[in-house]
Amino acid sequence: MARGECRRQGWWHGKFRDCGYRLTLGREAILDILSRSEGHLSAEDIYVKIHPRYSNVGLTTVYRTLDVLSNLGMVYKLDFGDGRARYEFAEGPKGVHHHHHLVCTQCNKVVDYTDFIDEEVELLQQTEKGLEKKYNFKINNHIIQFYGLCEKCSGKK
Amino acid sequence: MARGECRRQGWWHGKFRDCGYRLTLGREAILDILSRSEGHLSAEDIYVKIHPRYSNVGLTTVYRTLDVLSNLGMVYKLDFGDGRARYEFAEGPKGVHHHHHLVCTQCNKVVDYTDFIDEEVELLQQTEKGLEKKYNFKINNHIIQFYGLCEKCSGKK
DNA sequence: CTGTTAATGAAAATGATTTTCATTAAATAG
DNA sequence: CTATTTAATGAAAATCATTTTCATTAACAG
Repeated sequence: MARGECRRQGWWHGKFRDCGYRLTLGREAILDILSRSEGHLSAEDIYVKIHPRYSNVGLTTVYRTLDVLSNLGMVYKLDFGDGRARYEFAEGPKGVHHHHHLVCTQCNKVVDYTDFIDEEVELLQQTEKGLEKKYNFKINNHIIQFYGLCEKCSGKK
Repeated sequence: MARGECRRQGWWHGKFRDCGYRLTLGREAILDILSRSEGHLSAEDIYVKIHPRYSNVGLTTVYRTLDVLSNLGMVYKLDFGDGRARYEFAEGPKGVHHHHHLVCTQCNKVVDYTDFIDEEVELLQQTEKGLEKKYNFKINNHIIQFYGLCEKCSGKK
């Protein structure tokens, strides 16, 4: 089998192995769900989605795997203020659209927006550079989120 | 007593009353601590600070009061990813410096920075306006946070 | 195939926050 | 000022997401 041909195993196997992690059925399943779902899954969401097919994968493993993935930078751990963490696949090899979030504080609806992203990212990069220098930080990540009321909840007032 | 002379009661009494809340000793104490402390207190931090003088104010009341203040917009509820909420006095009548946060993911140190704030705020306002229109949201708030390793933790690698 | 050790599941533990409920005390009417 | 109404409170119990413990299983190197 020529290089780059191991399609059936998913592109992440390499990265995973390189970091000294074993490839298990549970991890495979979790990565698979995450890579195929559109964002914002909680640990339990993932557990529920996986369970029918992989009934032997427990919630504990989901939490542990998400922690690993988050540390590897393959997954973003998000907080929308509803008391449970949400997880979002970071980027596939194809380069997934970068986006930020707009959260309704009433019904917890979340909008992924890409509008203005270019300007935001540009400013962020500058700011990042400045902060790194001034405060001697090695910055790995950032969040921008807007909070408010969505159309529905705003009307209910 | 002439209008505007009730200094001893703190400037927030008006706002508080207007919203139909009663003025209690506990709330007074919590507001007082918050307004005089430099940011990032957890509910328990506040409870501990208050306890010596107001030993009859319980942790439950601290949580309840923070919730009220947060809804009134007098306090920001922050999440730095360490599993407990932090609270920060929003703005006194004098207009407190607006700032954002830089968080060390290792030791949880938080830097309040005001550098680049003007550019950030300007961009944010534009973005906000655009998002409100496009997604029909009424935006009340935003967060920007950078995550990384502080000088110390970066060295420990 | 076999041994080493990371990964796992189930159950228990943790810990921040919330709820319950009987009691207390602000605000307000008299 | 006193009585009345009802929001606010404390203590203890409940909740609930996440983590830990520990005995068992299974990746993978040799």
